[in-house]
Amino acid sequence: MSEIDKIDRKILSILQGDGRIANVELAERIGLSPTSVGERLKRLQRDGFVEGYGARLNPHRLGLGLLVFVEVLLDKTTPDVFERFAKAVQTAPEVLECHMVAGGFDYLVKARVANMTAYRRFLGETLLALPGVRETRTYAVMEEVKRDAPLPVG
Amino acid sequence: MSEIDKIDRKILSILQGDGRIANVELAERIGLSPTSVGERLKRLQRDGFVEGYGARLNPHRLGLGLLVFVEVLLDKTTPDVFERFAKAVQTAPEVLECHMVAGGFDYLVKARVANMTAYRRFLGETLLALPGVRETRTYAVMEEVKRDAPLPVG
DNA sequence: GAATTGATCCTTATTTTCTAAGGCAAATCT
DNA sequence: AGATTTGCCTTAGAAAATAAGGATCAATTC
Repeated sequence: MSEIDKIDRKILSILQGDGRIANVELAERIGLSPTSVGERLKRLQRDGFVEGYGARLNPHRLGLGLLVFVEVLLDKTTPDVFERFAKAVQTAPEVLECHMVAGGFDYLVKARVANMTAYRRFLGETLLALPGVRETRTYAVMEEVKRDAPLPVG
Repeated sequence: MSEIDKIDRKILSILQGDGRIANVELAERIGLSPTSVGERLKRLQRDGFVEGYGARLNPHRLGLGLLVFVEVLLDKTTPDVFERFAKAVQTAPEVLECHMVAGGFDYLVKARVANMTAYRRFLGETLLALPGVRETRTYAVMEEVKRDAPLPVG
């Protein structure tokens, strides 16, 4: 059900870099017929290797010039703080990622906003407004050295 | 040259969620002819709003079960430490993101590896092997609460 | 005020691509 | 050994992308 050979990996690798490549061209690059490659791709999607496709947008071009990471510590007094926090994070459009981590704090939040003013508002009205948030530490990104690199599949 | 109206935003929003949608269907959803939408999209690409397209792969399905964030502090004794670190990070396939931040440390690294064993190797052979790395703090992700949310364009 | 320019959208026709059907051969299972 | 499955192929019909040409409207120019 979920064997994955070298050809599959090559398909995934190419598709990760160019999700809109024509199946015909993909097949040429792989060295198989378009039908075969199409069947493989269908299987890779069915088996959950490919979750979808998306356009890569330029955040700066869209007025989202500030990237921040926020470490969040919660009050672990009530049992449902974690659930409530997780739920609230889902609905906040500024939050691109949120992970529960093991270590010195509880959650690491990655968010994009227009500027510092917008971040202040987000911090005050969204993050700190949540019940159970005890402490936050903000790290503003000065330079994006490596951004959204492809997964190492090949 | 770079005005962006409501229709453009809708195009970007849909395309961010489904990068492989047929232009015909996209046009239907927008309420314009396929040609018009195609022209708009071409412009959005030319003006740098769309940087490309990519398949979204499932990291766990590909054997990359462990997500880690690493805070890195550098020795700021020699002037080229930053450049060398930045360069080395580019070539490491495990590193998905790397940002220079303002605050308690210098770089925040996001990496994906198979498991803790693989992480130990990565830490020792890649990160700590770099000259100028004074200290690292590792945070292993226990739960991915929100993963790669779309940018808020609409 | 009239004409021109430019932007946005449309329809149509051609080319390209996708998809489904059917068949062949090698590997695997009974 | 025979049957089944798997992976690949070719081919043909359906669907989509692309390019050309033209209409409309707003803003600008003369």
